[in-house]
This record gives sequence, structure tokens and C-alpha cells, in this order.
Amino acid sequence: MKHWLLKTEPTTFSIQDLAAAPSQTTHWEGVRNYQARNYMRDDMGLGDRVLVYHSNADPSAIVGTASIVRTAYPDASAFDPKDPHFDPKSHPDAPTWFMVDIKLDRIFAQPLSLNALRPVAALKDMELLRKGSRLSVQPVRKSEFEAILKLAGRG
DNA sequence: GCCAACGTTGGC
DNA sequence: GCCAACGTTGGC
Repeated sequence: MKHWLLKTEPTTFSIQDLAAAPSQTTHWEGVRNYQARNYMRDDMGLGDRVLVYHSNADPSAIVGTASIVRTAYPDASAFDPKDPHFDPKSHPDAPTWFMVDIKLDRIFAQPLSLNALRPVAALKDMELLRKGSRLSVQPVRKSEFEAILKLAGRG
């Protein structure tokens, strides 16, 4: 089982939106970066655990966890000219972009902000905390995932 | 709103 | 294949 971090802007789709979704499950659509795509398409497995991160938020923070409940399949939003993530170069017979489905596990009682995470020794190599890190789908080490859960407590 | 960091595009 | 220009991300 692997561990991941998924970024989302809460003004677009928040973990509260995930909690309100049918079966607390959603398609993680709109990823338009090749490295992020490759992680989703090639490496994500059923049952992998996910940290949900709110970017461009106040404060930006890890806000909860989810699990992969469906592995990669074509991202149909790329085929829709009216969709903000439309990509004319992606065709249904040879899709460029993929998505997975995730299901909410829990929302942390206290969001873990970047300021709260930076001083944690166990997280010093975490991709999220690297300067200039922009990748919206990131692998997370098991030790990092467990450290995050510990910080989040049982609430 | 600023701007650094990064990815993509396209002329050559 | 280089690389300048441009667009996007995202913390602050």
C-alpha cells in the first residue's frame, strides 16, 4: 500500500465538498501535469491512502485523509470544450489525462498548516514542504503519513 | 496582488 | 534540440 498527497483549492473543491458528495466519493478530475498524471495512472493502487491538502487557503493545510477506491481511468473533462480543463489534444480513443476516485476517510479536527508542519523533524524531506514544490499529486513516505496522523491526533 | 519557481510552447 | 517567452501555481 502506498501513500499520496492530493492538492485542491478549497474554493474549487474542498474536503467538506468531498464529505457532502454521494458515498463521500469523487472523481479526482482536472489534473493536467504529466508527472502527476503518471503517478495517478501508473502507481496508484486500490486502497492506497491519501492526504488531502488545501492550497491557496487560509491557511494552506493538510485537512484530512481519503483512500483510492478506483484506479486510473480516462478523465472525460478533457474531452468537453465547455470544461475549464478541456484539452483538445486528448481524444477518447487515446486519452492523455486520467483520474482516480477517492473516498473520504476522515476530516482532521485541526487542519495541519504548513507552519505547523515545517518544524516537524519526521517531515523534513516531505515534497510538500520543499521550496518551489508545485506538484499536485505527490508520493508520501509511510513514515511521513504516519507522522501526519500522529499530529492530527484522534479527533 | 506580488512574484519566484516551474512547466509548456514554439520559432529557429 | 535549444531556449526565450509565456502561462500557471501557490505561498506570502
